Amino acid sequence: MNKKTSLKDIAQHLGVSTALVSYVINHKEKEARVGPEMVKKIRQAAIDLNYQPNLIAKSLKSGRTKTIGLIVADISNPFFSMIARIIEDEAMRQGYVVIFGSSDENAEKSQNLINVYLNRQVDAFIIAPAENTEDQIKALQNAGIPVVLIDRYFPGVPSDSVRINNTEVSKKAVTHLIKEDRKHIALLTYKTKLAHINERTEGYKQALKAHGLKTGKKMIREASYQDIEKDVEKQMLDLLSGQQKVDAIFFATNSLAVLGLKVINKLGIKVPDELAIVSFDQSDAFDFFYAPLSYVSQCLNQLGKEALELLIKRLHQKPARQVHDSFESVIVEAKLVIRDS
Amino acid sequence: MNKKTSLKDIAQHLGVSTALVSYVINHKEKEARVGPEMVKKIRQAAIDLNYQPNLIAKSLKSGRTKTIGLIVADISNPFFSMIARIIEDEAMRQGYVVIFGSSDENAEKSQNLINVYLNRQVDAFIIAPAENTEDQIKALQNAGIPVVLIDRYFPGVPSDSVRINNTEVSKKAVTHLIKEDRKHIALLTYKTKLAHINERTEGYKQALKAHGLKTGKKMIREASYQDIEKDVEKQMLDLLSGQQKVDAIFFATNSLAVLGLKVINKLGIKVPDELAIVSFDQSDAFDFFYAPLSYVSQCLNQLGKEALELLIKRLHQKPARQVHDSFESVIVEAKLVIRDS
DNA sequence: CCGGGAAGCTTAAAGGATTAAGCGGTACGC
DNA sequence: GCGTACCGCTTAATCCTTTAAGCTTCCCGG
Repeated sequence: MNKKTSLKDIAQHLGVSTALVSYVINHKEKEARVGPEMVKKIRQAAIDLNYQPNLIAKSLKSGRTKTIGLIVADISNPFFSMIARIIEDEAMRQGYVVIFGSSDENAEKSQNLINVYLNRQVDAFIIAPAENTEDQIKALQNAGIPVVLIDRYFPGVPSDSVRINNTEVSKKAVTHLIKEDRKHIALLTYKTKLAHINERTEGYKQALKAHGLKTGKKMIREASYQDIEKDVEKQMLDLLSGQQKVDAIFFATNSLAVLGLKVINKLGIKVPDELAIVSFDQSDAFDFFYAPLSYVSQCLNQLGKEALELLIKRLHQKPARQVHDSFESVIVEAKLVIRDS
Repeated sequence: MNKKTSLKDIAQHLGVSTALVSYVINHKEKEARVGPEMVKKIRQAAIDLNYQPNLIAKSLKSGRTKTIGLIVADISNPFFSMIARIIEDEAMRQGYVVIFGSSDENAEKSQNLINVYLNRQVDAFIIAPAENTEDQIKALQNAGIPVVLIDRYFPGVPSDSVRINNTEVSKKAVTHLIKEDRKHIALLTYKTKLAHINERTEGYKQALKAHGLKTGKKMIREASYQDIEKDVEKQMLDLLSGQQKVDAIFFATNSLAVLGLKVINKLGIKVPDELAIVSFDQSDAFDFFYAPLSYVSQCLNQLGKEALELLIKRLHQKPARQVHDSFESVIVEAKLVIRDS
């Protein structure tokens, strides 16, 4: 009903100029040399009239919206929604608000989201970039807009990023399988150019190599994002058809593991007797598999917090940020959780 | 580097007034009687200079931000993140952007989020309200801000809402258990005043009553939100301690089911031989329990879409909205999925 | 030949906040 | 006695867009 009270209302109410009120509200009474009793009057009037600054107007003036754009592959994926949760909480605490969108691993959608958010003048981005979005990231950087990549990164594009030690922890996971006397370890991963996924393959290879095992081409299976369900089924059936011996599988993500497990169940294969399993990431499902799955645990909490922290740091130093070549990579250590599988 | 081009830039570039440019950009050349070749020139200049309207300034003028505030209990809960996903997609399509926050079932946090979002002038809210937030909803309504409640609602507060037929589908679920010859059916639910949860209890009771079974007080267990893990464990242990016979459990939410199942596993109770189980909501975990769980499936997709649709409807009719008593409740039918448990 | 209207544009205010610059007036130093 | 300094406040421009109102010019009908 009664519209919000503005600076002007306070000013009129007291018979002073809006400038004065603005100074007081923004705690600049010192710099602006406002008289002490005037400060009191204005403070009181602000309370009496229940003044709430109009952030839109503030944004128009300052060019900053205190809004962060979050772009992930799919916000409904628990992996990302956990991260989103943390980021939102932390951002809120810092006076920022988060708008989010899902790229579906699609460069075009990603660009679209970026455009919309840019139009809305978000101050900064946190992005889990999809394949082939290097240019989008570069463009943001060139425009001087802080971006922190999370979970993923592009080796060829220097940037701020927060991620985990994919290669090392994958190596550790596969080494664990080897120590359990598995000699025929397969890998199910995505067909992708994304480095964080390929590093997992790299870790897998390193582990095998270190123990003198061969990495058969047929043991590395890649499913493509589109039509993932069918492709996983196809790859798994082919892998387990008996053409080659397979006594362990390392899944590169939880989604792949969940789909893969369904196939394993359908085939009636016994875990861990016939087949040992380690997956990346967590899932409620892993706990209830008859042999609780061993997995690589990422501390999403820390991942989100570090990302926001780094971003805030950039936002604070942004004015002084001509130095283009001092990006920061925060590596959060993931750990292997060993259970029955 | 080169800042964005504004209306003014285009105007100067062509040597005309900004008003003219504004009319053309907003397709009001008819009303404003702008000459046809001028329209062309302006259109071309807008393209040449890559003009993107400043939404902040627009918002300041119009008072509308094309932003929707989404408040749920916990965005990292797959139930809500799925809904968030749908809402964001649909909102984007309609030119809206979504900012989100988690209330943690806490009225104070909820109020806090609402305040922040109000301050940012969101045009409307979609809220899965926490307990004791009736007044917050009422206040928004009184302020003339469209609100659609989702998943939950307050029987005492007339409002727009999108939800499911909790009572009926719960009754159906429990009836299913009864038909499977279970006579000692327990319920694990939350200790809460929230109607959507209590309706599930109501459905449970109705089913028992309809089949002449008693509803023992000890068979209805309530866990409280705070320290939920311990409380579920306590309730479950007490329930299954043997003091009363229990041959089936109906879980009122997936979170409760996941926690409950862990206890059941720890006790080594066999499902469905010793204990039949039906849960509300879906979870990856249910698929991998050795006896895939029967559950009540809510179509989150539809829930989200209907909510946004209703909201958009309100936004369009908002000006004419003095009629305070014509709220709409959309009930999405949930269905029972029967499997092995 | 003049009044009226329309065509085609400009002016200016509004929306709310920020902030450099300015303006009297008093006080102080030299 | 004059220049300077500071105090306490106001003015006005700015951010960008929207839109009612106004201003020319021209044409047409009476």
